[in-house]
Amino acid sequence: MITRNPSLTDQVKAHVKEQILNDEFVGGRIPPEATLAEELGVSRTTIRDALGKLEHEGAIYRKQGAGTFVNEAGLQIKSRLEEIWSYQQVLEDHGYTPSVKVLSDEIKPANRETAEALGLGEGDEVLVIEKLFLEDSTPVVLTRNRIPAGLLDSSAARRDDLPIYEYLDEYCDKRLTYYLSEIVPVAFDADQAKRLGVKKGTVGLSFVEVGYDADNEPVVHATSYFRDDLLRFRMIRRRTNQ
Amino acid sequence: MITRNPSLTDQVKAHVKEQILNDEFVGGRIPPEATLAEELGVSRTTIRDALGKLEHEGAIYRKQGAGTFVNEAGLQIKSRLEEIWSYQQVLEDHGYTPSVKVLSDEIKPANRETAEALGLGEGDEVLVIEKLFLEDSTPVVLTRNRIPAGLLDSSAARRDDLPIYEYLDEYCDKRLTYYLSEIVPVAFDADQAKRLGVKKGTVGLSFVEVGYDADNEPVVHATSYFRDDLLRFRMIRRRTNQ
DNA sequence: AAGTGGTCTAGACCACTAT
DNA sequence: TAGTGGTCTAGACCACTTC
Repeated sequence: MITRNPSLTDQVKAHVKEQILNDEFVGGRIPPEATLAEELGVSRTTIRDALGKLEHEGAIYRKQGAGTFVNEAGLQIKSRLEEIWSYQQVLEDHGYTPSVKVLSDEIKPANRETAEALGLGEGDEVLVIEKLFLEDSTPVVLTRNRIPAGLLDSSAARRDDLPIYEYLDEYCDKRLTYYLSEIVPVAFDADQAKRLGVKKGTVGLSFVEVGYDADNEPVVHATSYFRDDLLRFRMIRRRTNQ
Repeated sequence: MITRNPSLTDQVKAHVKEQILNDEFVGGRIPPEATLAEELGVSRTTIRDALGKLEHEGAIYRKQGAGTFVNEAGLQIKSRLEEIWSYQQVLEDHGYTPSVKVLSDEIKPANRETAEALGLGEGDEVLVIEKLFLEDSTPVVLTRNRIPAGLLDSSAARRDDLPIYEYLDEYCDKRLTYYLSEIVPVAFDADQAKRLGVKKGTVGLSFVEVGYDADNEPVVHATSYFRDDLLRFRMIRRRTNQ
């Protein structure tokens, strides 16, 4: 029954998470770590790692000396900004029926901003993929991803509608591990407004970000625009030690 | 020399962080965990916890089987969105000379939104503090904090210019542990624009958030407005399992 | 094959909360 | 004072990268 991969920690995490969602902890109180360890036949370290992840994602909170509890407020958050990867998934989480439309897909010389972001020379070729994410027929997210052309393998046909991390995995053999993101408020220009189906000058949010692979090399320069009336982002901001 | 509090882990973290900033690791390569453990006379677990924190804040990255390395890109981020607590500190980190101006400070009945956020009845009293943060004489951040009046102690004079988490600590005996935040792009209205010294309709960013204490009780409803031309927020978005 | 980070164990003691 | 989470140790073995 107990196997590795997923790790014991992740199995424990999933197990506890499920019990939380099923409201199985009376009074929102989660059993002591020692009890969980004994019940599940794993060490307390494994329990602590699992609870630590759940705490980090806002599902529980812990209070030294008192116990571990379900975090009702934290559970409400559908998509946390720090861990969003597929806009299709985000839209699904918001109860939408998402679809993707590839607007364009061409190899072009990098502009200065992209070249700098990806550590290329200005004019080096990049693949630019523009996509629109819709719920039913309403556009919600507009994205532009730029990938160094040199990373592409020799596949004949590429599915441009894949989430960008899957695309990088599939056709570049690169695993996207994190983004450095900048959050920028914008008033949509005529072109963006038209694509997103709103009036020119409408206020929205955008991310400007660089994605890195396991070797910490930049592999994608991404810009995304969101319709604020249809998609709101939330996050947990925690205190650090000073 | 070695003492508790700060914890061993935090001491190790600070030690390694300092060496990173002093560029003491040739080729950006950080010694193996076992080596660090022996050198510093602590267990490998302690080393791993410290490196885990540094990895989380983007100072280093690790690659299984290969090693641990300095993350040059991650080190560039001055203020990470997930861990911002004092706007004065943020402005200092950006090289500004910050100051605070308390615009107003009065006890009023809560409006519907605040009452809901703080779990109060509509009309229950809250202390509303409005502040403006400036660099030199240029306004950058406008904030409005609402605290349930019932939490206030009987202090005669309160320093309204304190960071809100210090205020809560000092006058409410509550420790703010985290915020649930919503990121909202806005076009400033006439009043906001005037206070921030920009034209009406200028686009900016705002946070709408609820702060919770150690018992997971809401203690503050905060709204903040930022001048995007003077302050940009960055964050690290990491892949989660799945 | 050697070296590195990743997972897991069993156990000790500390710090804090509740009663 | 009993019970809980927080820190730390010493050690084992696994998964992966590099040579």
